[in-house]
Amino acid sequence: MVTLAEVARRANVTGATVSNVLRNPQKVKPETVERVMAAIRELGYRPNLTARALARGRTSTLALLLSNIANPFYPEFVLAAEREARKRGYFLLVCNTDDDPAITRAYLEQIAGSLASGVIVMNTDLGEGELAGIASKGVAVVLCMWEHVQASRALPCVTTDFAAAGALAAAHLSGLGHRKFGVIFGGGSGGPQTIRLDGFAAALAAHGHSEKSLFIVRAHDSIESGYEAAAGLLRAKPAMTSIFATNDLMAIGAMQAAADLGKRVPDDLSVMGLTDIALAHQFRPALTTVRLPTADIAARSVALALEMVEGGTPAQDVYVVRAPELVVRESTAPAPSRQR
Amino acid sequence: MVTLAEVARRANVTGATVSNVLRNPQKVKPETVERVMAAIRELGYRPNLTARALARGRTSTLALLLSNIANPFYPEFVLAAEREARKRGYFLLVCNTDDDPAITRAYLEQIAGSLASGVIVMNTDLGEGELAGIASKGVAVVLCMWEHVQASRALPCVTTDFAAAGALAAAHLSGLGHRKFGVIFGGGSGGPQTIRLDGFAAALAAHGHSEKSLFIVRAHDSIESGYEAAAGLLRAKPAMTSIFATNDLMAIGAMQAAADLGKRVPDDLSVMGLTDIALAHQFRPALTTVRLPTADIAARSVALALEMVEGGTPAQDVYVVRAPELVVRESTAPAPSRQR
DNA sequence: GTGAAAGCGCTAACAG
DNA sequence: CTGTTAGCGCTTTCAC
Repeated sequence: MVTLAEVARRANVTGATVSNVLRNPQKVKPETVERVMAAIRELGYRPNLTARALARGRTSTLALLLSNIANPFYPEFVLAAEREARKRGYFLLVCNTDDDPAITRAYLEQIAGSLASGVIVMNTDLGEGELAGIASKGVAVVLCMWEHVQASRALPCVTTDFAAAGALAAAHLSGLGHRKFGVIFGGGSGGPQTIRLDGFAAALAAHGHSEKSLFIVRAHDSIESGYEAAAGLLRAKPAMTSIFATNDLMAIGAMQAAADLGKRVPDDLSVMGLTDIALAHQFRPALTTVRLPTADIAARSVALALEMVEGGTPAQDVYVVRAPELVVRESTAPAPSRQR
Repeated sequence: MVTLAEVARRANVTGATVSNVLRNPQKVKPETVERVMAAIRELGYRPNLTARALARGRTSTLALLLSNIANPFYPEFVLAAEREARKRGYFLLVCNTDDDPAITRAYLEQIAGSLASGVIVMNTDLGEGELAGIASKGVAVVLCMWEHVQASRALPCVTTDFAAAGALAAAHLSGLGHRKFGVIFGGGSGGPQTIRLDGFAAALAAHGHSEKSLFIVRAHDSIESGYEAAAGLLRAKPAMTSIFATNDLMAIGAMQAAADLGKRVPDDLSVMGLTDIALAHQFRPALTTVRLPTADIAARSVALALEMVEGGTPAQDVYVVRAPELVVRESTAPAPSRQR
């Protein structure tokens, strides 16, 4: 391995100068810069990031804590996060917690303040208090996509307007003439997707629908769970003409349940999701959904974490990234006219 | 940040002893171990992995180079790889190369031998020669899922039997009575999926089918590309009764193309994929495919990389992980009897 | 503008 | 068994 010292020797300067050439070239005489650069090139020198990290007291990696990368939402997020990190010269450590608080803690303890100088926490069963404890050890911690905005937030949070997303779904379904709304209400670790549901329900009320037109079932974020929930819903309320799932995976499961029960989507039943993961447009019928600005949130989270790492203090507690938007595809249609 | 030295002071020993307690407790008197452990607990000491890495000349991270984590194959791989790494006390850096050799090189240069002590390379436009150059700098490089087994491999490679996978598909389709075989032949960076195709074609020949019963179109690994390829194929050869895609994503695209062209799957057309990603069973009709031992390969790759990092020399050049297996689902059926 | 020197926190011989 | 002593490769004042 070629070290700084070897480069220095070859360029007839000391390590300090080489270091300066690499970091503050303007502080070094152009001639010297040239000579050092030449030595670097000739020797094929690459700075050792570990040594640099130790000396500067700060690594060039960021950790991303998520429950399980096999959930198709995360890869989309990770892709965007990694690009932003790379653009800024940082690397991304992907940490699956499997929704296990013990794993989460282990990761946090090992990584925080030693391997990664910043951590983006996407959801977890850990309380904010515990996370704040980690943050107080000098790691930049940013919460991401948290649904439960609390009054006095200890940690900065990057998220989007989940209530507006729910409201968009409600407006669309209501506008199509639906009168009965099945809701598959999901959630994983990090808690239930309450805000999406509240936004949906509130918008429905604003459109003049009574609470009685809503039929809510609980599920968790997977196709299978959405399938079960929808099947139960459709059996219990065969007159249902629309289903809104607080998550695309569950919506896809709902479409499959409808098919298996002989209901055509969207002719007999409209189905909507929320998030707009890639699957939403890949499935047939393509899913009408509310798109969350996933990539923007990812980039913003990384950017915020890095600002904090590099000494900044977050200007706000909560960063709300761009509004969600309705994406109409094939799974929703006007409510079927009543049979007489 | 609590350091080793502080723990040492508190336990009335020197840093070396604390270090030993952490690494070779059997070399330290039980009493002292106790005392040190107590100090560690009281102080909430966590070893600084960066400092440790610098001192040992080896980090506790592994890098995984892949083209794009949004391709649904990768998250499944990453999940398994991360678990294996974590089990062994290592962390996983996920590096998207976006199929860009420049990004790949940049990652390799920055990471290899400084940030990560091992690199798993999943596919790339870089030649083995270039990778071997990196490896010679003291990083453990393992190739993973490479299809092109070369005689004199410079780097160890973990893979599976792709030819057998293709053969399994051929046997299944042939066994169902099909006589015309459309093949969507894919590939991304890392080259075309030649071996899968060869295995398929050879098995077909062995089952007595002439070369003329094969209709091959080229595509790349995505639903969209599979759709286009299948649409072209079905328009050119309307009598086609089966399609084998060398990759599940393309197979899914093929099923969608069939539907759009009014062909029922599997009644009119049987479609098969290869890999068995999660989407294969999530789609309807569920895709018949050949399952690759993805998780095993991931775990084995990580294990091999770590053995090398920890000083071992790979015993073999190529590690072939468990045989692929046929997974029959809903997208294949006996060939429709000929109309007269 | 450049060099000398003192670490960053930990590991690894080697002594004792 | 435990302590001493050098570093690992780089950054960073502070002199010159």
